[in-house]
Amino acid sequence: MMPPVTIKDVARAAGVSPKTVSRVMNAEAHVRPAVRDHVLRVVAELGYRPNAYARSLSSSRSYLIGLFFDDPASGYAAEVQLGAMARCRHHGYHLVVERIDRDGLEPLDEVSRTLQALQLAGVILTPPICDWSDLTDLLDQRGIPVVKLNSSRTGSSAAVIHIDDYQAARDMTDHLITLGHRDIAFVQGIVSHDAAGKRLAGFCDAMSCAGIGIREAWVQAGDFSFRSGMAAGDAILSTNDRPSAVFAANDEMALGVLVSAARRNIAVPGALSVVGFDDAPISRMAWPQLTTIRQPNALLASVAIDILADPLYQQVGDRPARSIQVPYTFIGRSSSGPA
Amino acid sequence: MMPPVTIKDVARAAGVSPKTVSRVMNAEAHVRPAVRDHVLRVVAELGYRPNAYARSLSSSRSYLIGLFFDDPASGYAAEVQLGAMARCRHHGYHLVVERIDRDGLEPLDEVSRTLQALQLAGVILTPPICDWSDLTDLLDQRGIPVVKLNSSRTGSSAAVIHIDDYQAARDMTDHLITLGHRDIAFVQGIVSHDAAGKRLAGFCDAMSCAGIGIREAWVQAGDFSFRSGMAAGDAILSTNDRPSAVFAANDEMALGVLVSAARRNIAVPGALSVVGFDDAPISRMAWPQLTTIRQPNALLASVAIDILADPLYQQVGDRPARSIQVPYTFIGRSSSGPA
DNA sequence: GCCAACTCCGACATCGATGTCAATGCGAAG
DNA sequence: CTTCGCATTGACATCGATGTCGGAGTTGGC
Repeated sequence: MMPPVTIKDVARAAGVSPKTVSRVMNAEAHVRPAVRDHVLRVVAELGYRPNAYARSLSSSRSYLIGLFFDDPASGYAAEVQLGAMARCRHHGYHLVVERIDRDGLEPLDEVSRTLQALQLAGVILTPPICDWSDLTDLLDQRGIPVVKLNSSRTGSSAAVIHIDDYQAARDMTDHLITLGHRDIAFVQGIVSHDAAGKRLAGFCDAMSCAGIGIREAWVQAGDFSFRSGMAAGDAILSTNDRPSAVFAANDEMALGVLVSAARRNIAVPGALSVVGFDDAPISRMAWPQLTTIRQPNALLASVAIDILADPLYQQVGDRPARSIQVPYTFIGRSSSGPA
Repeated sequence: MMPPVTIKDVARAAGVSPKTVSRVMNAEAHVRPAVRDHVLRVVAELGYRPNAYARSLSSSRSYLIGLFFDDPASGYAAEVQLGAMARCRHHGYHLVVERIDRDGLEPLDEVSRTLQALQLAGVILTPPICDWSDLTDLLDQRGIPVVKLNSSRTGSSAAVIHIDDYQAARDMTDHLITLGHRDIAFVQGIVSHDAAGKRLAGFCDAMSCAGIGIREAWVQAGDFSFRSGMAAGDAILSTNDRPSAVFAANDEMALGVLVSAARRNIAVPGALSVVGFDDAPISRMAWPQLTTIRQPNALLASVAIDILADPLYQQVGDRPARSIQVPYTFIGRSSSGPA
């Protein structure tokens, strides 16, 4: 229970002024290398770490980055968190996780209060709330740097980081077509999500490019949840006139289709190929394991942190509306096979 | 981009001193009801929210609670987070999530720095790191209130919140026995975890109480991961002389067993019953859905927050070594059936 | 040899709240 | 009517850092 080491302690021990220690800690120019090294040595010796509150108070910067979710229970959220945390540590930031329940009681007020209390250095928005304009407007108005993940809609001054959902969906569809499938069903995500729309478009275009028609009954609505995937599977697989492959817009729904097939004793991939999207952890816990598209969520998140932690980016007005695309990977596993 | 409302603004607008506003905000005694009401009205009008940094700096209290994980990617972590966040909001706290990688580079140093920088009001520890004594010692030494989830090992001054893992495992085993199973295998978790040990003990005792012997080859090691569950399943199910039921110490491993069975075309629950523990989201995404024990993780977490946010609990030395048990629920689904 | 410009460093004010303590006012007790 | 005690309030210092600014020492160009 020793009292924490303050900047004064370091200054005294090093024989310099607190301000100089501050300069060293912030890697400012105009400090002689000899002094810098000496101070750094003392800092290490004493295990000094600047108090984030004092720092924030005086500099009106913040060392906290907000990670806002709608549904923190998905595997997606966990991946994003992991990537963000690792990178935060690297930059000396910390992650504050908040759930934004759009249907809750005055969610914007809650956000507003959080912002005022914490003065976050930046905020990472994940789907679906990254496309909620009331929220992004609020953030903009407060001048808080924002990075949106998995959405390519720029709109506000936020940066966006995403994969090429359209092309990835085309690749996946082509994979099925190459395997000989022509009767392919698609389970949509929430189409108002930017990524979901692109995945659907990719599927449609791949089909038309191959000269294959799309049966309307085989394009089922879904909301990215397991349940909706199962419902879609039930709708698609209930008649004898069924497709030979199903492409679900994410892995959880693909799992739902898998279960729906299992109930009907439809062998996968023998009688039906099922593919997903995301490479969520559960895609490997299914039987058979899912063919899917690996979306490097942790990477997306760490890039987001890099952007937010960049002092240049924190300057008001000075925010180029960046749009960053990171590569995806096709992961072939055993849930897809020849038609 | 308006400048934030400060306590001075409120004071000026209400015609009182900042200190009085502070008193109102902190619900201190000795403020006339009329003044209190008036100030509160002004606060609401201006949408004032005290700056957490300034508050923390001057009071050397903190409005941040740390949530420390080893593996934030599990469904378990997500549930805990959700419960903790909801309750934090209620108390006006915020959650800082940190990953503690025990095998990383100087993890304790990292924690140390975080503590010094953020002066957390309290920390929630989840398995497995809640049983890492180097970490709890560090926290103790710093005088930071700690609550451990899902561990009943008190040891330090931390409070512990958990379900009765032992009894729950007995219940589950009895469920299988009642169904007529006598050849029951068990897949262990990491036995050094408190809960894992209790679950094993519960299984063993239920078996002996029923007068059933335990075959050593049918008690397989595992580490709570899907892979280890699959490996255990392979070991247990590879011969013809196999059990009629498998009880895995968590749902992920149960899923592994399920996949192992599916590969061998062993029908579940027809030829083999498989049960899990935790009621993780994935337990419903399997086919068949898992019979399991519901562990109310979100509830555990919110109780933890209640404890940490309690001003009384934050006083040094004044920490009764509380141990709180919350109820669990047996969830019968379709993965278990008569022998 | 002089002045400008620049480097390096510290004194001091400041961020927005709370802790301390003293001043005020009021009612009750003597 | 005085006095004591308590409820109520505000002035001021303080938390631990950084922003501002100015001073001392160095360099360099003419």
